[in-house]
Amino acid sequence: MVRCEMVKKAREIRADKRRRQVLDAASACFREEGFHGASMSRIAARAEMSVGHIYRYFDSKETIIIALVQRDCAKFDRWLRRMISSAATIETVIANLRRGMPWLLNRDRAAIFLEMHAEAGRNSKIAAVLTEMDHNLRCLLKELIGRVRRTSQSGPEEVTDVTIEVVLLQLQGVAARVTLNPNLDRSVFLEGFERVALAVLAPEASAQCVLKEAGKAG
Amino acid sequence: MVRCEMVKKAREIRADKRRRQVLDAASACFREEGFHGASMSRIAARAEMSVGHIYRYFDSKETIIIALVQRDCAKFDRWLRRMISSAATIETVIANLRRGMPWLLNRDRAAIFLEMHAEAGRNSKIAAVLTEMDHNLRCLLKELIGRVRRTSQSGPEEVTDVTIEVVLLQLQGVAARVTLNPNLDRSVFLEGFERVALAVLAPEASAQCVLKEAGKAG
DNA sequence: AAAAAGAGAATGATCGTTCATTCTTTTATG
DNA sequence: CATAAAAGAATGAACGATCATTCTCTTTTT
Repeated sequence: MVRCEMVKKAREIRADKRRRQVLDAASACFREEGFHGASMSRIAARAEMSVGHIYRYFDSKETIIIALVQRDCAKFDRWLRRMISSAATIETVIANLRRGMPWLLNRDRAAIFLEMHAEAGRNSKIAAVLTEMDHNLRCLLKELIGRVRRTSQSGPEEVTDVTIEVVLLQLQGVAARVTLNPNLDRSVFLEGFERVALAVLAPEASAQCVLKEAGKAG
Repeated sequence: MVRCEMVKKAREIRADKRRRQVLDAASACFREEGFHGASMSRIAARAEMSVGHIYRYFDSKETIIIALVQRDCAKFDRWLRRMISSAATIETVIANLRRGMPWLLNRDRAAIFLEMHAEAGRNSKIAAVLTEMDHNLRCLLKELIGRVRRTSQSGPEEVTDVTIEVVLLQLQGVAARVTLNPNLDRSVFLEGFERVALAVLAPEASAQCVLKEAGKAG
């Protein structure tokens, strides 16, 4: 029966919508109260469905947390890809960074990021999800830095672990910094990032830049 | 009465010891289960005292958390002071960093650090403690960077917010990186730190360094 | 004997999860 | 096309466990 298939599909769509509803509500609750502080009943209330019904879509609270971590990781992955996918020159990377900065500096994002990583320290399933994302990030960055260096004929061909680690430290430190210093001017972060990007992507230009700054006051 | 005074003092010492007992136990529990995951009964068991007795020394669970955050902040402050207090040259700073790195890379430390910052996003009292520490850190770093730059006659006199923010991003990113990538070689972190320290403390030397690396492969 | 230290059961709230039940939609049958 | 039966969606009360906190009681010290 054709009709049967259509109904099945419609059901799946609705189920997906329901799942998303739960995840959105959970995300808001977790942001306000943390993974363990938030309760299923409050999540249910926010998702506008009954407690028991959530268990049709998720086996447990932990399953919700993991699904949410995966979704957020995917978002971060997409963000980084947008930042670098079509970038071949340093200027493009910095311009992209300028546009993408608000998302990275978002306080809610930072809060859940910290929660995720804190939980990863004690839940190996969550750690596994994050570790996989970390691997993807490293690959993406390696590819980008190599590409930009090649096209701009600047810096060594081989991108070392140290270089990538420095960039990642910078990216992931943001969450803690934003939480600690929420009223710090965004342009400070942006300039810091530009400086690091320059140092990594175009060592010569960066060298001249710091030298100039040094000469200015020394 | 002289005796009375002595007894009073002895009592205080014992009370302090008790308090420390609770904090140590709480620290271990929080590390394993998070602030909200850990229970008073398990903390009490670990501290080897009854649940009710803990409430003689702390008003509530939140008070314990705050005291612990303060203690950890003080530890971090001492660590940074040890790193930089007597350092006047770049070489000393890097040597200190090499010695101090294991403490910074400690997984348990990183886990509680993340927990603290995640909690700060929803508990303003904890946020206040961390913000104060942040301010101290910034002052310390500003003083250090200025001092080293002066003695080595390298880099601009004025230490900008951007420079400090870059260093702090690096320092605080470590917690997330260690959690995500626990089996990464420590030397990678150390080298990354050295690179950033060089770039911040001795722009000229750093510039030559990157240029050399660039020349090697380009 | 007075005071402080310590223990642990009691309290009421809340937790994650399950369960019996009721609506609502789909399918099969006349 | 209408309607009975089956399936799916949704509810919220009930469960046992555990939570942070308090209270009463005993032991130890002064």
